[in-house]
Amino acid sequence: MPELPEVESLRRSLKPYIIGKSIQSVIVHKPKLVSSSGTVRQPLIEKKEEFEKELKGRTITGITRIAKNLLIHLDSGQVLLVHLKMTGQLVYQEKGENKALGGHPIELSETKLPNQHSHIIFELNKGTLFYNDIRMFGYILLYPNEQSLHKSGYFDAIGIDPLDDTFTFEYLYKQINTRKSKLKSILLSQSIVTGLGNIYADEVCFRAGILPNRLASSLTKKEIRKLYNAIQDVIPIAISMGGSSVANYIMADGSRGTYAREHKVYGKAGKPCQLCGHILQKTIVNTRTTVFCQFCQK
DNA sequence: CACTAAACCTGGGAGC
DNA sequence: TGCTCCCAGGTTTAGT
Repeated sequence: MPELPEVESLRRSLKPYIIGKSIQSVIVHKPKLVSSSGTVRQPLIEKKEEFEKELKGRTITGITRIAKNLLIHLDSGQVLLVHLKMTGQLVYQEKGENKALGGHPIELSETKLPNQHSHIIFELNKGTLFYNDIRMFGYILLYPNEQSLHKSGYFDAIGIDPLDDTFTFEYLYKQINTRKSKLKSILLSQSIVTGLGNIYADEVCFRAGILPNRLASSLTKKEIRKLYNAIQDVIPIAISMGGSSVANYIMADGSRGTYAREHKVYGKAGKPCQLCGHILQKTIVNTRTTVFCQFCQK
């Protein structure tokens, strides 16, 4: 689910709640979410019991982000790698609190944590951190140290983060200019630009005035410049608004981001374009639903 | 190498 | 009310 602005907003919102806290105990209800399921991912801790035991007594010293992954650093040097995939949530709650998860009008009894989707629970010296995940695509992997994480190959195919200084126009120009796949494919590919997903790929294309299904190599330098500027504009603004809460995404305190109200095309097929009034079109690019304005985007 | 489809899962909404 | 079908913010893997 969450893209760069959502993961970054979650990171920032978690920070004051969990840094400096010690982990009293960990309960893993779904062992699958902390174990290996692929060839690239090779968490060093496979068993649920080991995962729980290894974390007990550790203190959380920091939380960082690489692409759409969160890294929770521990005083032992160990690193927890969290990927939320489509529906993962990290929510902090203190005793007596009652989070309105996702802001949906749901029964009071259902807002209590843990709920049936709280698959991993970290009991801290003050408060509790819940990992909730409806679809269970996400995971939390424990590595003995940062070096082993980077050596594992997990981040080998990772591109440049839009927030990084090294994300320059020249970089984007070269990446797009030399490829012949569709523009949206390139924006979605984490090995080129990290952090964009289906929402922001469409939003960025609209703001740049470029059709998402254009062949990348057909873009002019001027168009790539527009695209670069759109990425540089949209991402920080989305973060400042806490990201886009479309369905399940919430921050550490259970609150929703408000950037969805700024969306120009995502989720708006069939509605009039805010710029020209023509009806926004829907198509499939890269197996993903894609919304665009056939008049404002060339 | 480039692209597509399927797979991992559950749940909400639309339509009948 | 209930059933079926479609769709969903991500990413990997298998197949063409």
